[in-house]
Amino acid sequence: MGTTATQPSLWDRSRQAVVASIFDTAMRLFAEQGYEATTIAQIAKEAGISQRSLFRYFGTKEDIVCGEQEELGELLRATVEAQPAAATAWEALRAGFEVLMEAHGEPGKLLEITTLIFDTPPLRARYTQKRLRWQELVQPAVTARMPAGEGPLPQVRAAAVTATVFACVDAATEAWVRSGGSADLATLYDEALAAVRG
Amino acid sequence: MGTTATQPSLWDRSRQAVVASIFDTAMRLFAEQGYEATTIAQIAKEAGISQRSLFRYFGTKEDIVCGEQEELGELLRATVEAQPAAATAWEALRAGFEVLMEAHGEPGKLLEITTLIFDTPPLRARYTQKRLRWQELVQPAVTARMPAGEGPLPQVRAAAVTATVFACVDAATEAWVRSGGSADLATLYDEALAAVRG
DNA sequence: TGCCCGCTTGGCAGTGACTGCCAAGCGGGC
DNA sequence: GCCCGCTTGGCAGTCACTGCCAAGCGGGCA
Repeated sequence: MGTTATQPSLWDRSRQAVVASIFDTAMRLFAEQGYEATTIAQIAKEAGISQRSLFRYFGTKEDIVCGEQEELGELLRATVEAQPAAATAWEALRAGFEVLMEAHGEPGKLLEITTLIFDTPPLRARYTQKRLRWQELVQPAVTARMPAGEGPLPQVRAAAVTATVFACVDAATEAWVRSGGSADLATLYDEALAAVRG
Repeated sequence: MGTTATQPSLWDRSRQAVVASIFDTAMRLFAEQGYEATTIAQIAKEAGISQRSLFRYFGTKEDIVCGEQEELGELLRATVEAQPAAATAWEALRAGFEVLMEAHGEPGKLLEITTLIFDTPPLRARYTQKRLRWQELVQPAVTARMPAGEGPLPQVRAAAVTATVFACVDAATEAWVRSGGSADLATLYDEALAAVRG
């Protein structure tokens, strides 16, 4: 639970193996038949596990795809808060996203997941919902970096800046997915933010 | 279907009456017991209609709350496109939202709906999903108002501007809801956008 | 007036995601 | 070899949602 990286116990690793096995099976089936057409029963059977246990690893069908966002949120928060005090809110958030982009394993797999999410409305809705959680997580750090406001408005200002950065990340990610992964995400993000703040 | 306002036929109005009756029943029950604890069966029974018919009026439980967004999207698109050519993308979008704010009936009812949406994660996810549809609708009009770009990037720039405006509307709306409706939405929006573009 | 046609409605049975409950297995400590 | 805790699997149930079909209702037309 804490920030200290408790090294993975044997138990953790076997759990991770099961999770990975379910995930791979599911992604294969999603690619073959589409997300909606694939049932939990089928994933469970092909992964050699009971339906009941599958739900113990992934609370929902959507979480099989969007699940790892949970941990990443904590990494984002920590990174943003660790930025030097001189950094503006914009710079701190950008640094956070740079770390996130490097935190993913193979970029190929990330592209596959992201494409699936952006092409499947319910998945995208879930994804957005989780990103909203991220916004709440970084909000304090962003508020602390805002120029001191006058009224009860600094809250709104901080929320607006945070939401804008996420919106630009979203726009950049969408363009990245539509380019089939050939474009550079960081460049797209900078372009997006420039269009907004220019 | 067209833009011409075909005046409501008798049939339309009886349909509207049923819709309103279901909606009112549902909102009352949601307020009394919460959204998740209220079942479709209960809403149908109290509204004096069969479950099957309820689903013919509202495709999903979420749409009972988020349903009217569908038509409003068209209004938004038309308004943005109708802005003078000299208006910037920012101004055109702002004008669109001003019209939307006036399009709602009683502000009290709007506050009730919006509060429910913002307090209920699945509803907010659905709401965001529909707003994404709005973004797609206005995208062409926004692209047309962007300063001519160099590469394949004007798409990203337009998407970023659009997404940012929606993000600011969201931040403003959230603050408005949290204030219990006492704050002024337009003022909050201007404050939010100023924080971003300042 | 009586019939017919189209549309709306309601019931029914089914699917698919998800949950609670309980019994069986399995591993490690003693 | 035994016991204890945790994980697993199966079962039955709930809830949102869908397709199908049969019944009702209203309006047009002879």
